[in-house]
Amino acid sequence: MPPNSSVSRVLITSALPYINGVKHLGNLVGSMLPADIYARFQRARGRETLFICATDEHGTPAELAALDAGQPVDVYCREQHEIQKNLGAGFDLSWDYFGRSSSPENRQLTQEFARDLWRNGHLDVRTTRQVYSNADGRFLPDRYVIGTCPHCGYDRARGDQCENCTRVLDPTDLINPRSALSGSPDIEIRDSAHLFLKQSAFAGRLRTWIDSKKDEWPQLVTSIAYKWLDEGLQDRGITRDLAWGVPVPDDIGDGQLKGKVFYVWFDAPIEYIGATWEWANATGKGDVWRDWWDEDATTSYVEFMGKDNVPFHTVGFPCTLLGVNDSASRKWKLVDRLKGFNWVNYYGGKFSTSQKRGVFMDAALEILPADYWRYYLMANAPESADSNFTWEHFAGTVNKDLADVLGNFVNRVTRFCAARFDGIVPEGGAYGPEEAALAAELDRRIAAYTDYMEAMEFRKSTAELRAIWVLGNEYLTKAAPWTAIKTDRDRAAVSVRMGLNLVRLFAHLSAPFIPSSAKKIHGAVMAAPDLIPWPDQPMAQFLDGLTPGQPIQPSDVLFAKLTDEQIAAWEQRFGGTS
RNA sequence: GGCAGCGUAGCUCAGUGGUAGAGCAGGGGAAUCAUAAUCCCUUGGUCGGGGGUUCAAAUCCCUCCGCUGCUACCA
Repeated sequence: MPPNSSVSRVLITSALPYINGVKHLGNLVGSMLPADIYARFQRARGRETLFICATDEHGTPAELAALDAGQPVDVYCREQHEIQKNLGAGFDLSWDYFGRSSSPENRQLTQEFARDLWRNGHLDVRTTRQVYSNADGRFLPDRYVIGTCPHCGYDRARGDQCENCTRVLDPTDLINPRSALSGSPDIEIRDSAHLFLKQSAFAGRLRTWIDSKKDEWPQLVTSIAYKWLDEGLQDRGITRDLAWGVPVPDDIGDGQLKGKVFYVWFDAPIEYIGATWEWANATGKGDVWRDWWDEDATTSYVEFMGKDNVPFHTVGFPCTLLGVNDSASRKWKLVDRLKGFNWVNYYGGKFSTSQKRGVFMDAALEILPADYWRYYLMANAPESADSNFTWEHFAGTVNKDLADVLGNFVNRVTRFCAARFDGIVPEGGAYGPEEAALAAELDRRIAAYTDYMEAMEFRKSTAELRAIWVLGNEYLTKAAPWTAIKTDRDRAAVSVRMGLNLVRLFAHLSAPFIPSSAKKIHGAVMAAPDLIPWPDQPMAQFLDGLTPGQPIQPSDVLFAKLTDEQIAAWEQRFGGTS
């Protein structure tokens, strides 16, 4: 459902990529990339848009990765943040701000939110039993304890679940338990006090809220949210025994929480707000950033994420905000529209960092420009089910859609114009019935395309976009200016002029998906504006946009075709086997 | 074990009660402006199996099978 007409601003957040290393294509397509495409679309439509992302930097894996790298954790995170920021830029992700969950802004907000929750009676202190490893000198999350599964005998079962028989476990169930870090069996159970968010008390309010969204959100999202509600919301620990994180303030919990930090899933979503504040501080916006998060503002707030993140965004974070809002003078906005994605698999299996299996953002950019990936990934986005990456499928899509249908269209029109009309937009003749029919068909298709984009249906959007490109080839084949020019120069001039206007149109319509190529395409017929707007006038008018007599700059090949040799080499390099 | 999603043409996927669809791949034709690129026509399916409801089922109900994920301290 599109935002209603009273909505003037769009706030977009992408799930925060975890700090621990370069992200793979599945991470990209599940959150950051669709968020970018939607942000570009909304900007092109003229809506005031704020697109926020950040690195999620706290938690056990960050500490362990830093340990592994032999770096202090803050130094490690600073370096990894820069790496991810640069890769985002390489993929043309148009963040208004790319923040850090370890920022001072987020620390302050997280502590304030916790104080409000404490004051409003939504937190309490409970003693839990945690595994402590003497050899590692730290508490271990359940899954960092390994041992023999009491059910199936698998000797490397994790403390939360046995990967072999899939049974849910408790670390104390394991036979011969040991630390997954050091392998040491010198572990013990210690009591540890932690803050709990009393989520159970929010079940009714959450269900009412989800009910109000269920017709609008993807079924993937609501079914996950309902599952949590139906099973009964449990109170959730929001602190951890770690060194790296937002410290629990002394005035919460009567001093029982000294030295503890907030759980990463408590502070990470707050960083959506924190990064907005970082953005304001970095760009001299003052306090206006707070308006973006007002509950009653005419702002549409849209979140993008992979399905693993859905419970935290439909239950955890909303609980935090509802609980804070109980005493807030300005109430915080909950998400209006939530787009969740499934996984992308690599030749039927998972992407794996440790096994160097699959394609990661840095390697992807080494071998091809961002637009190749952006288009392919969104055209095959895992919207209704997990999708599967293969090099053959990737190359087939790029070669057919981008090179043959779009790239070749731009090339054939501009080169014919250069060869037969001296590289200037031809004068003479007038649009007739064929051109009117084309404009009418384009009006229909662009309306459908626009609706799909508003609805964040990305596969359908790219299919419609492709169908629009095909209309260009159909028209040109029917009009056949290479034949007409032998007998009727004006008729040829009309169809070439139309072809060039179509080139400009395709740049406008393609820009959210392939921004860099769209600029090139636009530049072939007319200098491109910084922000290429979404066409909102009737096509009969838009397709008269180029001035006869103006020069064009025929493009070079826009999309090089991928060869069998390249595909074979990439399969070998990235471990792709069927 | 429980829960969720998925199962439709060779491949990737639309389609949620009313004559089974698209793109790619395959086959035939047209055209020669273009990256041998395009355009037109076309061959492919008892919609995972079985049972039921209905005038009518890919669609609703029951059951079974298969794949994937989640199962609250990984994020």
